Amino acid sequence: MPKIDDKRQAIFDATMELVSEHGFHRTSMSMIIRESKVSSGCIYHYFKGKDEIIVELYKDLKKKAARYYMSDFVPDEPTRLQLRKIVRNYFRFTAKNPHATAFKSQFISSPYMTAELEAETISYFSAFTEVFENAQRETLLKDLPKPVVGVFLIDVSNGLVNQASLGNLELTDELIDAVTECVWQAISA
Amino acid sequence: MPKIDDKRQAIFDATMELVSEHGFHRTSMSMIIRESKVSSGCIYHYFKGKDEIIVELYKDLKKKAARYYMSDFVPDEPTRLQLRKIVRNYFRFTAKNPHATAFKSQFISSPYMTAELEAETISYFSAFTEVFENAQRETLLKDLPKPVVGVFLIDVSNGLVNQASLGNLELTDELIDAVTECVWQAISA
Amino acid sequence: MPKIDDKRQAIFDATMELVSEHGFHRTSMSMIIRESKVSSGCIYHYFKGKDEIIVELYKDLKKKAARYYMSDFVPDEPTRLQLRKIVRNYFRFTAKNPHATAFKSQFISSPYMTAELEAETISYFSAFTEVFENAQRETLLKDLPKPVVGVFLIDVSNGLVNQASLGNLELTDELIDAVTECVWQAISA
Amino acid sequence: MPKIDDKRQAIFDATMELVSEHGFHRTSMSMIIRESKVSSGCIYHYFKGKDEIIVELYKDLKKKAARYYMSDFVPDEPTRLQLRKIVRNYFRFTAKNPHATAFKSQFISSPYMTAELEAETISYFSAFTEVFENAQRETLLKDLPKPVVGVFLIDVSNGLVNQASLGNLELTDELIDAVTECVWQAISA
DNA sequence: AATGAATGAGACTTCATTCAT
DNA sequence: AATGAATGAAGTCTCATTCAT
Repeated sequence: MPKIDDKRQAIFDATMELVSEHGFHRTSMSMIIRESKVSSGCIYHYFKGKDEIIVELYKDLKKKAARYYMSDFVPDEPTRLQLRKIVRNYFRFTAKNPHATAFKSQFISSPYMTAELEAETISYFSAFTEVFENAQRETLLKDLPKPVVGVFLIDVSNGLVNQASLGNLELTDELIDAVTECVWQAISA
Repeated sequence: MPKIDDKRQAIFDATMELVSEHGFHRTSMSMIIRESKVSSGCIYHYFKGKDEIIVELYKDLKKKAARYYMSDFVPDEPTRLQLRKIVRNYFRFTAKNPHATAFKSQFISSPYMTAELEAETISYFSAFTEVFENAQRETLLKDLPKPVVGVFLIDVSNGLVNQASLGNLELTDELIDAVTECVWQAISA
Repeated sequence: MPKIDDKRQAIFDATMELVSEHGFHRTSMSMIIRESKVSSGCIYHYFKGKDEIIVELYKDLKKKAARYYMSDFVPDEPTRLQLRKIVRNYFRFTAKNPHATAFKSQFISSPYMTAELEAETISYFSAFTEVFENAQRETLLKDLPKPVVGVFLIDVSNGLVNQASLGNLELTDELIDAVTECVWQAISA
Repeated sequence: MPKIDDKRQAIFDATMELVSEHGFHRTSMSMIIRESKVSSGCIYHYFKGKDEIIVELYKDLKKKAARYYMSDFVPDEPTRLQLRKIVRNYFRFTAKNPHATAFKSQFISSPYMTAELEAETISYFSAFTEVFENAQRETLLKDLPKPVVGVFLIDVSNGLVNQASLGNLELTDELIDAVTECVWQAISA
């Protein structure tokens, strides 16, 4: 991997960790600069400014997440199984990446999140979306608006990680599986 | 209502609206001052600083919410009914107060949220908590850690409002009832 | 003593102590108000503003000091003895009133000190001045400009108290007497 | 002299002049910024804040003074001569640098002055200290605590400059020599 | 005389960003 | 590409003082 990507990644890593710990407000460029070891002049070669770092980081995390969710996807499997795998992967990924999750859950509820951005990131999940459409066609899922299903996946898992980071919850594999089951009951027909 | 509470409330209203629209970062004291029509010097008679405004506003919203959730509570009713009412009230309140919800969902996923604060605000919900404990004793609810049940209420409803404010969803009463039903299936035994 | 003077004195006491501990900068009206227990509105009945408090306090301290220096003055004593008494009283007063001294030494080296003010305060010391003039006439003192003699009294004793308050020196009666002797040698013919 | 020292010096010069004229209170950062022609952001690259500027300036002046006092020091000369030179140099330096002196005398009687700082600055005067110790061993000086000797030098000379700046005194070379002689009589055995 | 909430100018400092090197 | 000193607008907050009660 060439140097250019190393720096991009260093900036992303620093930002993710800092925002996760201090929030968007209280995460300053100078903190990102210090943490990522990229000089203040240089950081502007990679990104137009602070907002661009944050938005690009969000997209990057989404892309990586999408890849992970589909990692054990088998095209010809029954939709039901495909769906369960995705749900389980979603919860696992979230639980295993608390900094990323903290960043994402702040991002989602912030004004950085726009309808256009949502539209763009949803395109990373095309395979994913297809499975859901199959599921709805096969009436495996309740007839709910798609964003509602998203909420049951995204916000529930983010909320779980928030609770874990507050020390209210231990995120064992068993718990993840139990919650996966609850969500499945919530959305399945 | 005396003048002193008017100012506190004006500050709260301005902050809630501004944070809901612009996020914590990008909501400056000067914006709050302009919007609330409380002078810059005076605002510091009411609150020690920006952080205190935000934290106190969160607590205030929580208190008002708690009152609302229990508004149609009937002591001798079956737990099952009590519970359904609370869940429905939760979703209704969230849906009817989008600024408050946007503020709260940003707050929850931000570093303002701490374990101590959570402990403090949970005390506003003591009646509420009792119903849940009854429900668990009567095995109306799955045997899940309490914070998980909280996530299904809080984060799902917040997420729904986020989606609505992005224009992806219309929060009709029917939809609220449908989601209430989904959540009920997720958490009920 | 009527109430009006109680408040004036409370304001003076608070100011003297606060300035002595925190300096002019860092001694705010709100600190004086808190410490003196005189309300913010009321304090402006007694003094036009912060500067007036400080200048009037300086004059007040000077008056009290002058009274003390002359406390054991005996008109017909030889000038030499009169002079020694004054010098000794000066050092004693300074040593026994460290807050007042800290205030005065800050005041003297600050821009609050003006030539007009000096002229005004010197008038409190007329008896005092007369002794010095006698002393010079009788050639008990070196032929030095009067302000130089003042420096040997005022600045040396202030400096001593500064050193004591820094913990570099213990101001025993013996030391005071020894320094009095040194000063006497410096200025006597 | 590289640029970096130019700015530091410009900040020091502006601060010294402004404090000397307006006192610590009433010397604002914006005045220092205006006078030194260093931008508001930049000044914080050189110093952590206002207090650091003031304390560092004091140390800087002390270092320069120490160098000056020892400028005509001759190792093998009799202690008596060495001492007279130092005393004379002290008075000359003070008299020739009224802004520095005004700054220093405000600093010394302010709460900026601490025992730790005194300990640090005294180390600049090690050669100086040695001469005094020799003098005491050779009984050229009275057996006084060292800080008392310091007071006769420092506070007397500062006081003289204060009087001069109030217009009460003209600091001619003759007067400086006369006062040097008085101080010598005060402290010599 | 007395109160203390209210004022708004101005304090110190941090910020995202630029630019000469 | 890279550096980090420099910028100045904007940030939060404190200040001395006023004024309605």
